[in-house]
Amino acid sequence: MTKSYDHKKVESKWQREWEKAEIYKTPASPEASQGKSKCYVLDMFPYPSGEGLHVGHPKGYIATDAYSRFKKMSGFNILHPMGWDAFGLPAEQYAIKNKIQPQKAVEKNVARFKEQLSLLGLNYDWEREINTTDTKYYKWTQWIFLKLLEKGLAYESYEPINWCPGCQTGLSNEDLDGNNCERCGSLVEKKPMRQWMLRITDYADRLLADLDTLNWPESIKEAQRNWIGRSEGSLIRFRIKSNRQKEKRENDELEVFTTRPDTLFGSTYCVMAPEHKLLDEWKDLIENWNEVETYREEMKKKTEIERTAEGKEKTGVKLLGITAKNPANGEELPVFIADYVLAQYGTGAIMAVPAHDTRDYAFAKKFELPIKEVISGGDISEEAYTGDGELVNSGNFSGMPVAEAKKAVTEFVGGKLKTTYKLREWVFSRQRYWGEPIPVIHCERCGVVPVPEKDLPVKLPEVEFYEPSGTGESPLVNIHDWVNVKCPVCRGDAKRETNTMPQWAGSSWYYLRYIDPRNQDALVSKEKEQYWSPVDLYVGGAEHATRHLIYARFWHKFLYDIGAVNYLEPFNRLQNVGLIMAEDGRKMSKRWGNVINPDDIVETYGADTLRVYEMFMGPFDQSSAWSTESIIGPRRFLEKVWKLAERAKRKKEKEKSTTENGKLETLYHQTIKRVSENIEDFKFNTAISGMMIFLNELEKAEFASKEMYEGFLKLLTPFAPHITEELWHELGNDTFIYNEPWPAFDQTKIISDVMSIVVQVNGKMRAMFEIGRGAGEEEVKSAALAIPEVRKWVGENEPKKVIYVKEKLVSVVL
RNA sequence: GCCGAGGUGGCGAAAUUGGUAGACGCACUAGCCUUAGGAGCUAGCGGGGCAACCCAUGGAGGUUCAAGUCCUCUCCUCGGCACCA
Repeated sequence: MTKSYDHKKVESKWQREWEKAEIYKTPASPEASQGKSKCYVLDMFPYPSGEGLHVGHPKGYIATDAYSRFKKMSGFNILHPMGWDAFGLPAEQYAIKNKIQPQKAVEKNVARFKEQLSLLGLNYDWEREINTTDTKYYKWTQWIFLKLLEKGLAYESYEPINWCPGCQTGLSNEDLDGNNCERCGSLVEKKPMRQWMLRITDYADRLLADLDTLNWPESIKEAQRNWIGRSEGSLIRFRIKSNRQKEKRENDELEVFTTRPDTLFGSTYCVMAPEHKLLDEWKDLIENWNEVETYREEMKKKTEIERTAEGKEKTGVKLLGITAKNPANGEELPVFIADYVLAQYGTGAIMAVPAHDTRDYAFAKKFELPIKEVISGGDISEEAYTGDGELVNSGNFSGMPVAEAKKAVTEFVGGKLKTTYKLREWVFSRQRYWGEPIPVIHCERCGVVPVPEKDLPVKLPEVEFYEPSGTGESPLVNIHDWVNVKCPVCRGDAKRETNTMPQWAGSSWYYLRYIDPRNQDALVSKEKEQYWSPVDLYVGGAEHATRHLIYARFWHKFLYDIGAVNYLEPFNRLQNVGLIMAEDGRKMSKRWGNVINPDDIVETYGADTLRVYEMFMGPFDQSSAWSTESIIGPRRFLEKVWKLAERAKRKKEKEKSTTENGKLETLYHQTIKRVSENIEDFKFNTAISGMMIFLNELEKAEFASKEMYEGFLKLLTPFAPHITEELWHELGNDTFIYNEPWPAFDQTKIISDVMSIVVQVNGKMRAMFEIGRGAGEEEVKSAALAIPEVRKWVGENEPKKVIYVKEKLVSVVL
């Protein structure tokens, strides 16, 4: 083998061979699994954009490829599929811009993506490819919706929702970035309109609690906890007293939510959100109704952003003519409306405790309301004290610690303990063309009628114009022969629902479809689900923390509840992939002209080099900047691998018996251990550096046992499958290296027979020496003290103390 | 404001979890080789110092024979949530 490393030849050759031999085919069914354990490795499937891949995209795919190759060789049955998340606005906008049908655009982009991915030699089983826009796929997305509807978890609502004027559609809370549309950046408006909603909040407690069972990055779990926003508090009722109509309105009450019932004695006023429903009922009781109305109108006009900016000067209006009676001490408190209280959270009303809440404090200062200390420990003349302490000025409760008082005070006033969440219901309809039709029919007589299961899928009609209607309705309203149907119940005239599902629908269950991709009789067959579920390893971007990853968990739990799946959580382990930035440190984007195309890198350096480089760049979950300059390192590494194959082939026998050989063998076994553990832990950068160290030693050693070299090729093959396959065959093997067992390390050989002992004098490293492994403590200590370097520091003095750390170090204290 | 992840050479980063700080790689310097460029090979490469040595993991203290790692305080960067009672 005198030829030099020609990556193009090697890579295209083996990609052809692998395809021919179908080595990446998933074992067909559980019966074929031969009792082996399974490992389901999943990438977050991409949205096939028109721009193609840049070098950042494949990073996660390379990692799952390497990981699944490692698991396969370690004896697992692997499921490692790929597909396309192709519904949604970007595809639609691309289609509008390029004047082609969305379905055509998707086909074209998918073909391009696949072509680019295939250059990398990934071990996907393409027979299981799925596409969310495929009618055979979205039939089941619609089926899940019908189940949600059946169980009362999908419902119509007319509440004001977030409307993006740019995208011309309603959005869910999760689709917002602050008060802007996450996609286009437009400031969203509140718009009352008919919407389909999903009751995700019914699952809030389970979504929160089960996070603890997951092997996910702490940051993602924490982001979900924040998003769900659980807080425990109490509901407390304040009796309303009015100057007018005393007799008639005795039962008026204001219920507030508070997490600090212990501070009830310090409440000096109450505040209601301007949108609070009771206000209209109290119209007759409120003496300054005009003023109140004016304030409410003003608030309606303001955007969310203006209203919720923190640190904003507090505004509000006192309701004249009514008071609220503090149930703890009978004090009559003024009631305000103010926009710092949010209608959607809690009960939309609060008891204000200015002494112990910073917002109430600011409001009380401005409106010159009394500030009454009821928790000791702060200085309320300066600022609100929100910390822990003991109750004061609280009747019989004075002296009680805060934690205990929460429950006691609540009970005392007949309140209820209550848990609230920040999570809001999922706004599930979009007024756009390119999404799954919501499978519902509106009948004048029967109301909302679900499309019968047997009529699924409700196919998206082909249309000429799919631009948004501009009226807030989906463009589908104009497709009369699609919209007008007979009611499945009464056979009368009826209309189809024209809203479509959000982009997130298809991706909320796709991991199940890969298990049983062509099943037309069920979402997924029981036995297959039993074998392959749940996903063992899921890899993707952290940007999905509070969108896709919450929705998918919600749907999965629902599917569990209706008996469709066997596991409580869909993704056992999650790994975040860190972004690859451009060389200029910005995000890679056409806009900045800093995009690196993987095709070019593969052409110049080869797929294996690209793969090794991306895994070597740094910690996997960390973002780092691309550097074409640095890619030469991995390329040199592979060339060295290539070069040394020749030697391994030539020298069939071990040139034996030197201690050098023993050292190399020790390193070899250490390397197997290290690489195996590092791949399992997703520490690919150190796995590769470990292989580089071994290769450097192998080169220096001037001999190489074929066995050791072949073992090394196996360690490398998850990262560089083409070159290792070539060399594996070059050495006379005729199997695929992918089907070979992963090398095992020998624990006894990991430990070399000499120990390297470090000697410290007064905490500073002064010398190092080697001594046989058998040496005992005293032997090592005296050997250490005999070293001239050490004696120089110790001198004539008798050491105060000599510490021996087994097999590691001697520390001499003077 | 609350929560989370971080801060180590010119650069990307390692550090067996308290035990040689900077492995591995890039860049750089010198030499060899080459008609030359490139590639390759050899050596060097945190700072100071001729050297012996000294200093150095954002900063300040502390615990310890020994601290990048543990504790207290503090500064900065990135990410999530945020008038959520």
